Amino acid sequence: MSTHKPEPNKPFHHGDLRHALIEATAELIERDGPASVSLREAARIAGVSHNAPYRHFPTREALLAAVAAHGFRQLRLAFEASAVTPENRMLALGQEYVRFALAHPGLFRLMFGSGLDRQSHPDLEQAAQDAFRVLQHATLDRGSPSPRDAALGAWALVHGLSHLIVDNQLNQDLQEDAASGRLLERIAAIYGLSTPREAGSVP
Amino acid sequence: MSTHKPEPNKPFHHGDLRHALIEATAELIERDGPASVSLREAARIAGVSHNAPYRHFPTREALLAAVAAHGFRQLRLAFEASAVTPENRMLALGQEYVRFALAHPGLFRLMFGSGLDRQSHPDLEQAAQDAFRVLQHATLDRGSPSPRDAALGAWALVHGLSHLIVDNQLNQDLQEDAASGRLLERIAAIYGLSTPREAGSVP
DNA sequence: CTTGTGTGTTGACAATGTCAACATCTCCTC
DNA sequence: GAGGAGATGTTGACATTGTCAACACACAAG
Repeated sequence: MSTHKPEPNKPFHHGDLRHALIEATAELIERDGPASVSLREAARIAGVSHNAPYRHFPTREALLAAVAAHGFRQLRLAFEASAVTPENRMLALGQEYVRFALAHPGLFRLMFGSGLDRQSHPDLEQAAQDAFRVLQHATLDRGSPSPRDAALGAWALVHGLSHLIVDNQLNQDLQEDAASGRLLERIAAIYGLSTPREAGSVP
Repeated sequence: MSTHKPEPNKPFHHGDLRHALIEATAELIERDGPASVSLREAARIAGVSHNAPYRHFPTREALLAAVAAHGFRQLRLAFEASAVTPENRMLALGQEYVRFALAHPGLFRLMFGSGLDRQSHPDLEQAAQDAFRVLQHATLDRGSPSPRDAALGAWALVHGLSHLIVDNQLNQDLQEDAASGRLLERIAAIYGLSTPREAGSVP
């Protein structure tokens, strides 16, 4: 079913090829990993010629950047939908982070991991910063003596856990605990992520 | 300068092509990132024909896996060279982790990040497990009530911080603090990584 | 010296990213 | 409406890449 169908009733213009390409690419990313994504196959899936994508993206990297940006927008929405009760906002956001990585491992690896140059893709940069701003807002206003470092530490922990999960570095039962959210709960309990009022005893 | 030089005094056999290829690949990885590494360019650098690598590695992925395995062995050596005084062993290992990521960002991304299939590269799997075993040994024997989760949390934090650094997700001054090791010190102080005796107040 | 096995080379093929030239559609202006 | 202009899609071409097959050279064992 990957052969080219003429489809005579299809108009010359695709309608929203840009969107279709992003969707096709996202699909390919989850199937084969970000590295194996090919412009031409995305075009095939979208039902256009191998060069049509160049009318919407100047380069392969630009297409990947667009997909990554879309991912960051999704992540931000997830953050905003979460973060309800102020007391365990931090934990909730962490759960959302891990849940996102588990649900879209390929996308997660594209967004981080694969060395996309943010400088040359302002849209991506913007989307990423928007997502992280939500995170920062929710984590900064705690009573910690050095809130910046505390927030960064929490971010690093959750970020690292997500990476470990995505890269299959955890054994089976840990993986399941991570998926259910229990693992992060336990870790948060140990290191005072959910109850950081006790944690500020610093030299 | 990419044309083939006859180089009459060079013998037919390279001597240790396998090693030379790994070295050339490591160089390319740091220069262009793991995704852009090409078998043929590695061969060019090593001064052999484009197909010579296939006598030592069945596939491109196998070469990358060999480089990654070498990276894990380096990391393990760094771990073992560190981890001196038992009290702040955990912090020292974390510093080593971050230092490694900073020193070889491309290699770090190859070892994690780029979805190398460990199942099909037993050498890589072995090297990775060996490195992590050192980490586990040093972090497990603490007085925490759930040492497994505590160790995992610490690992996740350091791993995440390394990723954030490698992916340039931190601004300039934070990056510098991370490079000097101060950042991790501060975070460890906040979350009780270096003094975990107080942190075990868990249901 | 012969011979065989490991190591390197040459040649070929399909797939890919990208450029250039051409075709067709859509819409704005008269 | 007519017509041209700019946007969108297509065809063709090229260099590069991973990989396979066939061949060539080297060195050690007999």
